Amino acid sequence: MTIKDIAKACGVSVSTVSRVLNNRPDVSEPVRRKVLDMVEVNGYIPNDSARDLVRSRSDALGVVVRGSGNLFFSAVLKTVAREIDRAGYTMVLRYIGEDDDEVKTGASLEREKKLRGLLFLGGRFDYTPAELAPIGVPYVCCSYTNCFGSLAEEDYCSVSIDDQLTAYRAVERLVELGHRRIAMLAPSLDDRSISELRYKGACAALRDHGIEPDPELIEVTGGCFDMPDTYEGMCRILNRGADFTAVFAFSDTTAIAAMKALEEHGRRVPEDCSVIAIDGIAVSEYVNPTLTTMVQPTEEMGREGVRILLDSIEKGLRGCHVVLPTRLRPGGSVRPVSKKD
Amino acid sequence: MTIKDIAKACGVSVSTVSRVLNNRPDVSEPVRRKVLDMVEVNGYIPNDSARDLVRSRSDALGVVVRGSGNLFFSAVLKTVAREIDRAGYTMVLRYIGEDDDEVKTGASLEREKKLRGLLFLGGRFDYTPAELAPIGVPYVCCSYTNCFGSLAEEDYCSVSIDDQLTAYRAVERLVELGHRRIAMLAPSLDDRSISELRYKGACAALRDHGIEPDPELIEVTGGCFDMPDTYEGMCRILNRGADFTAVFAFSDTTAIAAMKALEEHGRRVPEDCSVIAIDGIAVSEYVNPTLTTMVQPTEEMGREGVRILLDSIEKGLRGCHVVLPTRLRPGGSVRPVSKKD
DNA sequence: ACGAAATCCGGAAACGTTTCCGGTAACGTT
DNA sequence: AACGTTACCGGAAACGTTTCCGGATTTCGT
Repeated sequence: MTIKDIAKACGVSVSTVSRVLNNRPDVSEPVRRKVLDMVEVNGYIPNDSARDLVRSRSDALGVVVRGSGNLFFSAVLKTVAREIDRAGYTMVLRYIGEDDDEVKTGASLEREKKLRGLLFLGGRFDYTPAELAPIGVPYVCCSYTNCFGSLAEEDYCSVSIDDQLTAYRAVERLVELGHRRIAMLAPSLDDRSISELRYKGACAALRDHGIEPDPELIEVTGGCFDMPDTYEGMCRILNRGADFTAVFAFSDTTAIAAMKALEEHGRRVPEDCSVIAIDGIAVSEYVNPTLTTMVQPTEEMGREGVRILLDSIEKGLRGCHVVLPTRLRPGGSVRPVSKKD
Repeated sequence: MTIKDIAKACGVSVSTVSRVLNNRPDVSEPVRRKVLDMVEVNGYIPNDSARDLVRSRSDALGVVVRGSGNLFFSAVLKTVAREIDRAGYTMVLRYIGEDDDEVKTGASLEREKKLRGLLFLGGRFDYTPAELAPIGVPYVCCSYTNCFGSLAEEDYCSVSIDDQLTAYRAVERLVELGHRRIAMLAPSLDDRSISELRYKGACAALRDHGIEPDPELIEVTGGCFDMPDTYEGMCRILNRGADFTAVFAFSDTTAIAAMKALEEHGRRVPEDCSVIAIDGIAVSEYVNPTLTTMVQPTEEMGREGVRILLDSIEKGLRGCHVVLPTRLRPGGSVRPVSKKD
């Protein structure tokens, strides 16, 4: 069942059928209807590869997900998938490891599959213009915006939260409640990643309230936001007998891991120690105690990411950067510092 | 940069280059090397659409994910993605809602994109041969095998756990520890889904130990395995003052939701009430108390699913059904029934 | 040394579209 | 009545591959 069969069945030419299918203007109403009918009854579906070949482009969008350990990205991915679908594009997905090069992956994917655009989810994305050059299609970085100056604003698009500000607010919240000795579990400190931004924000909040960050209270747990590593990190802080009344974890899942370590060391949350995090994944509303966390707008992030990508493709949008607001979701894991401390 | 350019640069014909690229035997070693070199230095990448067109097939595998609420599927999806990648295929992904028709989605996806195969993740998959007919390529159902007789074994492939047996074991474990009044939170009871299988298994375990399932202890929470609904269900059981010493939840996340309801009603886990579940997702090892659960082999499920699909495509494998073992992961949420009960 | 078989390679058709170009017919304008 | 415009449609090239077919060259057995 090809376009030729439809043409023959309608007694028109192949070009006419093609015109109808792509709703071009110059075809008469009766003919259009007839063709559409034939397509309908025969259940004809155009051959994508043939179209892609002649147009030398496809209708596929590439999504490269990195750091899949984080449940937050799974959530964003779902809305991304839905939006791509809704727009009539196809999604081709690739997960990469923490150490893989997302740009190289993206570029080769793009050339093989003739992708129309690329969406990077949860990557570090600290690349120079030269490294980005091989990518021949629009792309947007979801959940990360480059703040380190290696990229000009107009060179790429992004949708993210203000990681620094969000971390600032989280820590500020603890300080407001009287906490001054706050432990931190950071996947990394200075790799130009989201972690670094959050770390900076956290330190800024401390300093703005006259508290100097104490190295004894900081543990670097490895780049993956994963639970076992964070659990270990929390244990290290506890085992060296550090003095603290609160913990700031860089994600919900790592906060949950930290809480386990705390409880196992006899520190009840929140009675003996408060815990705050960033993410707002579903499960953190159900753990015990429920997690106090800075909620990222999952839905909007996926939707905006796709919207920007499509606008880049279809309307030539460039250098667009959307920063989404976060909000505090109070849970049971935070309380004012107790008198005795 | 097309195959023609490579041919010209090497002073050979287009067909020869094509032969080299598809490593056909009949090309001399020097020529082969020369072509390969040219491909390397020019960074030539063949045009997929052209190849797909002439072969009238692609290298894409479709993955249709349903019931994305369940974190377990997110985990499987990752290994599926990795395996597809490793085998040199491309993955096109579509999430569908709980009420959507996965077979229709799959079939249209297949025809548009000329997919080589389809993998259904977490679907209900209770279809008749007639409904399956539109699918023109091999497919495998991941995480579900049809036990209701509408499909012959040789009509499809699957990889799953023995849901009935796993639920049986979970409940049996509770019974062994003295529990006789066991509440159940079932997404659904009789829709030919995984839930029904687990429900049956649970009931069988009860009856085999001389316990008649008590409707007062059973709540149907809706098909989505989602946390708010399960939380509500647990509350309903609690609010009607039902008498029970343990809860069997059909998934880890729903168990976590149930635990929240229990705690909020002043029932401590596991002191006042044991909780057991099925899944074994990462986070359930970190919640408080850690969840006792029947672990599904995530890794194997993804790997086997893809392997079977590829064997179906490349070697004509048919009617293959792999049933993966589950194992009990003891946690802190279960303990023997206390004397006073 | 001769024919047959094997090896290697080029030509060309084919895959199913889109799109440019040109042609016909109807229509309105002067 | 002649001409320019417009609306509609068909023909054919082009997209970049794969693969069949057949020709040329080499190898081999006798």
